[in-house]
Amino acid sequence: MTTDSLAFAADHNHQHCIDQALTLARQICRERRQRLTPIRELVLKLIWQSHQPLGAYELLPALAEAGFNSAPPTVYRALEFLQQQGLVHRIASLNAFVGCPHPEHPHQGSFLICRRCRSTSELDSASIHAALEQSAAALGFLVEQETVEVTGLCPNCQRQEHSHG
Amino acid sequence: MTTDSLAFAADHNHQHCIDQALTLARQICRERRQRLTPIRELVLKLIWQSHQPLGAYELLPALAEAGFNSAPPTVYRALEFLQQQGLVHRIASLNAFVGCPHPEHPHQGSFLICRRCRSTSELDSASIHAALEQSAAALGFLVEQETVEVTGLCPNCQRQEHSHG
DNA sequence: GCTTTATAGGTTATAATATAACACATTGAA
DNA sequence: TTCAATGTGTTATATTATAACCTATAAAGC
Repeated sequence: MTTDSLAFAADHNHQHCIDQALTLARQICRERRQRLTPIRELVLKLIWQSHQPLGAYELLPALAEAGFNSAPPTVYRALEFLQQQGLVHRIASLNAFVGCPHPEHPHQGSFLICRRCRSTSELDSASIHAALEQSAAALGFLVEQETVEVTGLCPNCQRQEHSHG
Repeated sequence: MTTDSLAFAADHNHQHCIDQALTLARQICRERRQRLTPIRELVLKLIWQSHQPLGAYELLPALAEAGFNSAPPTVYRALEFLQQQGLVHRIASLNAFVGCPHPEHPHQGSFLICRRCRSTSELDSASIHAALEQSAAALGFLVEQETVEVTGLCPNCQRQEHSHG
C-alpha cells in the first residue's frame, strides 16, 4: 500500500489519488470488457472527491446537475456495477460507499473510519484476514464475505479532540 | 466460550440457551439498577428464540400479540436499551439484531453468519481484536468500535449445499 | 403517604435507505 | 441490419429508522 492511498497520511495528494483511481478504473473495465458508462464514471468520480464514504442519496444532486436522471435506481445501479468491479466498497455500518484504491484483484477491504472527520482508509488486511479465517476454521465455518469496519479517531482528529474538546 | 452458546454446535440445547440468557439479563439489570421492563424482556426473549438475527420489524407482530403497542419506536427503544446493556448486538450487514451470550462485560462481538440458514455465532475475538488494534496502531488510529461480520457457510449448510446444491 | 422528577411507553408522522417493475434506448454481435 | 443483451428513465413502493410530543408509571425525597 502506498502512503498516498491513505486518507490520513500527512503527504496525501488527493488530486493524484482521484486521477489514479479513474485511470485505473478505465483500464480495468477495458480489460474486462465492462462498460464504464458516463453515469458510472461520474459516480465513481464523485465518490473519489473525498475519502469520506458517501451515501447514495448524496450523489443524486450531482447527477442531476450533470444532466442525468437523478432517481435513486440510477445511482444504485451505478454503485452496484462499481461494487461488482471492485471499484467501490460499501460500508455497512454507515450505509455509504467509498472508493477502493486497489481494484486490480477482487477483495473485501477492512476499514478504519474516523468518527470525527469521517475519513476512511482501507487496511491491508492480511493479518486480520488470517485471524478471521483461523477463528472461522476452528468452528468449521467457510468464510465467503468479510465485513470489517473499525470506527475511532484518526491521528489528526486525536490531536484536535485533545486541544479543543 | 462454552460449546452450547454456539449456534452451529451439534450439541446445542436451545431452550437452555434462552433460559440462561434471560436469567443472566435479569441478574445484570438488577445489579446495574436498570429496568428490564416487560417490553424489554419480551423483545430480548423474542430475539433469543433463535440464533438468527431478527429485524426490528419482525418483532412487531409478536409485540402486538402480547398486547403491547406495536409501532416501530416501541421496538427500537427496547433494542436500544438492550444494546446499551450489551444484551443484544446489531448486525450492520443485515440490519438485524442478535442476542449476546456474554453480556457480563461490555464488548463488541465478531460474528459468523451463515448465508444459508442465517445462524449466527459470536466469536471469542481476542486474536481478531489484536490484529485490528495492531493494524490501526500502525497508522496511529485510535480504535473505538469494531464491526466484524463474516458471512459464509456453517458446517451443517456446507454438507447440505454439497449434497443438494 | 404525597409530591416531585425522571424514565418509560403510546401515538402520529416522516426521514433515510433501497428495490421492484416495466418501458425505452443503446450497444455489440450475428 | 436485425437481434439479443445491456443500460437507462420513470413511477411506485418496500424497508429500516427516528423525530416530536404527550401520557403513564416508577423511584426518590420530603
